[in-house]
Amino acid sequence: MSERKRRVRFAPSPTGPLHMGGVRTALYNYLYAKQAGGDFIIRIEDTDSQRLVPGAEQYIINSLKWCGIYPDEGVDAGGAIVEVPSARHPHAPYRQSQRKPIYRQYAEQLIKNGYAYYAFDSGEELDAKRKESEANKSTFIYNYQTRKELKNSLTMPSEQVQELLATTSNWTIRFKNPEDEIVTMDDLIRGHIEVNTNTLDDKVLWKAIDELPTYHLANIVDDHLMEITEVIRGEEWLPSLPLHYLLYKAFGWTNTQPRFAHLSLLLKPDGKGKLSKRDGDRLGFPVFPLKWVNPEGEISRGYCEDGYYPQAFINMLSLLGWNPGTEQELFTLDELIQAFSLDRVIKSGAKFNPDKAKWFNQQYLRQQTDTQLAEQFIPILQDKGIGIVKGNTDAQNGASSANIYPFSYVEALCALIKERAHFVTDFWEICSYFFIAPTTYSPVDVKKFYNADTKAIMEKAYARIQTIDTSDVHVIEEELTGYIKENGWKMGTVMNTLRLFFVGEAKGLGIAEIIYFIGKPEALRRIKIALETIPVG
RNA sequence: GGUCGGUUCGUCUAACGGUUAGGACUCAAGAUUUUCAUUCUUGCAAUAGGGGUUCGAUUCCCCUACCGACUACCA
Repeated sequence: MSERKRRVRFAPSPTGPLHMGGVRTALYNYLYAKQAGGDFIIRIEDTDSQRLVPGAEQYIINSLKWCGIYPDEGVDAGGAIVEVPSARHPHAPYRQSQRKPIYRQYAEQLIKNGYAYYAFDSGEELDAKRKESEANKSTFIYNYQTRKELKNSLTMPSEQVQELLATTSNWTIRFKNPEDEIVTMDDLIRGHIEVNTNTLDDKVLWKAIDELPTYHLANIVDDHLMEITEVIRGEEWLPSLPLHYLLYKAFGWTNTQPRFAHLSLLLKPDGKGKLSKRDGDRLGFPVFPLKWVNPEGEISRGYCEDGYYPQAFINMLSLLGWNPGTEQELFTLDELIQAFSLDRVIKSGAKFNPDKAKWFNQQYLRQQTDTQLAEQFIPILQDKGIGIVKGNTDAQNGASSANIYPFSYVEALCALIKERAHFVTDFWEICSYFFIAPTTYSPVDVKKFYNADTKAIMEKAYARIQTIDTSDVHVIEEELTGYIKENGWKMGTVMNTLRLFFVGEAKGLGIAEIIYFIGKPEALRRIKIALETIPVG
């Protein structure tokens, strides 16, 4: 069976947006499949009709697409779950709610062979049992001991069972757990695990409430039918692994049973417990790949909208619980496919670090070309009312009263500012003064740099700048520093006063660069306005 | 409570049973700089505790502590 083609699946439940932990699970599955030349399958586990959230299924597919994770099977070219079998998608439908007859048939097979039974206990009755046990400081387990005293097809006459099945709908199918057996399991990440069946519940396989299978039944049947070779899923499934082993055995599928790998959880950055949407809201970072608006209209931010590159997001996620064994930290998707190994997946939970996520994005931002950055920046500029014209006309000295700039101006600017940003969404904050003049001046910096002395210097500088050739940054640089030195002024004071005039505060790029970009007329205009409006303290 | 899993710098992590326990993020200091940022250099900082096994345990075993998951007709 080791000769079988590797087939793994990502099987989300459409009960809400895909969490970044879910993206990591999908990613590891994808990397594993692609490295082995196998298939990565999407299956929608929507057997909980009560918790189904409209739009969640499409959101999950869109999120994976944004991450660059494309399934081989289960989703068609248009990004929809496949419902009708075809050569490429032989196991359709890939939505469990549409596979109900299949599960029903297998559930009945289990009953026929004595591995499952009908149970008629109501939820209230079972709750009462659990409360009672709790009061006695013991745990109620629906198993070989207690099922003798409960209402089910093992304890009731078969005529009564048939009658109840025919006349009521309030029945479930439960797995009949064996008595006092040791289930020995092997996990690809955690190694050997043993559990005694006496600690296990007779889990419900078929629900009365919506007449659908539970996860356990549907999952095992589908993994078998879809010829899944490895199940890579979250740690929350580890406690049900014995049941799943027992189910494979009951069906007689142990020779093709998939191997299991249980991934640790993603933990919140501070404190304890698993990462939740609340942590993101509280600490100011997204937990979802894309923006999500829930049915109540509540909006959750996404990595995409926050300005993350999908490659950076994926790269960051890949290293949260896995490492290549080398000191390499930056990986393309293809490199991850090459390097990935289940052997090097970490057993313990990983606390998410938002700072490191930003760092990853910064690394990817620096890899972008100036042209790419300009293209990414332009929508933001347009949003701010800045017009962009394609082409290279009059690239420098481009500030115009109409607020229209050539593409080459933005491109050249990106080259200068990209070292200062983690996100393209930071750009406007960093360089808005290249497009619009300051309207206010930082009081702190005014106090620090603007007085009668510097006012006099600025008036002289105004005249001098008029004479400088501003078509070359180096010329501006030399002229300016030379002028300051020959007058015996302090470099920092003069430069920062100019910066205050040009930017509105004492920060920003080099003065020569600012003058070069905004152009001589605009530079002079800003000096003049500042001299006229800032009161001398 | 029970079952299962986990535990190396603040965080992510590396280390055939033999290393001054390494790297990255964060933070701090210094250098560079006309400011800010960048860059460079340096620094701070860890094997949960206790028993074994061994010439020698971060590494193997046991116990304790702590953390987490599960304990639904949810996945």
